[in-house]
Amino acid sequence: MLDQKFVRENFAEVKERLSLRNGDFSYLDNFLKLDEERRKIIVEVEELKARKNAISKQIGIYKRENKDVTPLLEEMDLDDDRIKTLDERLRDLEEEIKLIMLNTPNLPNKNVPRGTSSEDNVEIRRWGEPTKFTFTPKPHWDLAETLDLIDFERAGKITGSRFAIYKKLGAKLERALITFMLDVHTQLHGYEEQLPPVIVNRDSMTGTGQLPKFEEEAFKLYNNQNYFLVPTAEVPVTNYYRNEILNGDDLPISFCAYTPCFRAEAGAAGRDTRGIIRQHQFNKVELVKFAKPEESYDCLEQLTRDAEHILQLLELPYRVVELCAGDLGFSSAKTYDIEVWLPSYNDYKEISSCSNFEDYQARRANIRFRRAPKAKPEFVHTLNGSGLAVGRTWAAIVENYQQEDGSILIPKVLRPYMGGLEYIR
RNA sequence: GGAGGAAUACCCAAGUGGUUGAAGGGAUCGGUCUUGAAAACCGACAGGACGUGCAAGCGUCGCAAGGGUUCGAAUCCCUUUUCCUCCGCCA
Repeated sequence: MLDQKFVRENFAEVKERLSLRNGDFSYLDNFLKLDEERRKIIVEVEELKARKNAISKQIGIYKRENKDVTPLLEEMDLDDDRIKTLDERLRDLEEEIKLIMLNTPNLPNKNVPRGTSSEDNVEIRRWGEPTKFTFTPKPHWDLAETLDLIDFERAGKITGSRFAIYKKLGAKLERALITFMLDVHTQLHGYEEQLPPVIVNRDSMTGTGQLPKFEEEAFKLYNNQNYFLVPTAEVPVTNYYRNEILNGDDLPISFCAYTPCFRAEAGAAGRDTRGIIRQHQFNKVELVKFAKPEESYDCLEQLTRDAEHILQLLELPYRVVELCAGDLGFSSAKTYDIEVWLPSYNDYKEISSCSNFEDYQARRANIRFRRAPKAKPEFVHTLNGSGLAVGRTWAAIVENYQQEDGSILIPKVLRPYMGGLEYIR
């Protein structure tokens, strides 16, 4: 959420920066009007309440002294209706303003490249070279079928499309990747591990920005409309500190968490229909940081490096791109996507998205910190990134490490997690 | 799921309608004393949001959350949440 005061006082700048995103923000003009009325009403109603409080206090004193209070009571009656009317109007105004604010995305950071689509994203760096083959490589869905690593058909029977059953060494590889990623982040990068609920409530979904605007993207529980399946561990882990004031000395705080992730993929019909690239349920290890404002952009660099490190250890070629303003997620001020080389796409494919939300989520979720014991609380900056999307990593390994005989060479760092196995065949 | 009980500051805790605009203790911070520390003593210590003002300040709200009753609510009523005890069920 943007700071109301900031929007009011820097209205032109806010609109200009928002306009870098795709979308129509003319509705914001209404905010100014509502906000002005709101403040006018506050002035009036608070004055009435102050008077009322004073009279009530007088009544208390009169009663103790056994004086007649009827004149005071009469004076009060007039105020009462007016207060009620104003309070109701105020509540409506505040609700309306809140709705506007909750539906307004974050301001892109000033240094974010301009652009309207992923075409305008800027490549920052590459690591490794796209894998070369002396034979025609197969897509992971073919390899998975031949090696009996995934059963898509029965998953369709059991649940529906865009679900998969990992089998045998396929299941073990997925499990190995999860453990490997968590081990690297906790042991090498200083993240604290969490294993959070995969069902969260409406307030949590609102805190990180999934609601109210993107409700159709989320899986909702049928018997409790207040509960949602997590689309990412970002939601439970960021909301860990909702409505809390942290000690500034403890920042930055770094958490990592594995969860399955659930996405409706409402607008994605026909996209990535083969394989495990786009599923309704997938596994992900997420990195989350809470930082002081002045250090959050350093934290974003570090978090991105931490995610990249996984690919380096797995020796998978990738590149890092910075998203242009038009391609930024709703809550993000700046985002790096990490894209792994995927032979079946003959292209780089997103495997991690690392973002600095600045104080946007913190204001929604009311997460603050104090620099010193008595200091005024300030909003923290929140960051997160995939470290990494496990299913896509699985696909990248299977495709990039495939051998001419159809077997999969297991990356060295994963072998301890695979019982020393060298090949899947 | 059923029956009870509870929720006040960092912690313990008083408080059942009108100087409680929240007692007391502990912890913490500052000071006196001391070579230093402890103890003792003195002082500070209910947050935060919003509004208003150049500012000092003032005002509104605030005792789990949200409503309500009342001139006035921590105190009465309703709803919700969380925790505890017992019973049932269950991995």
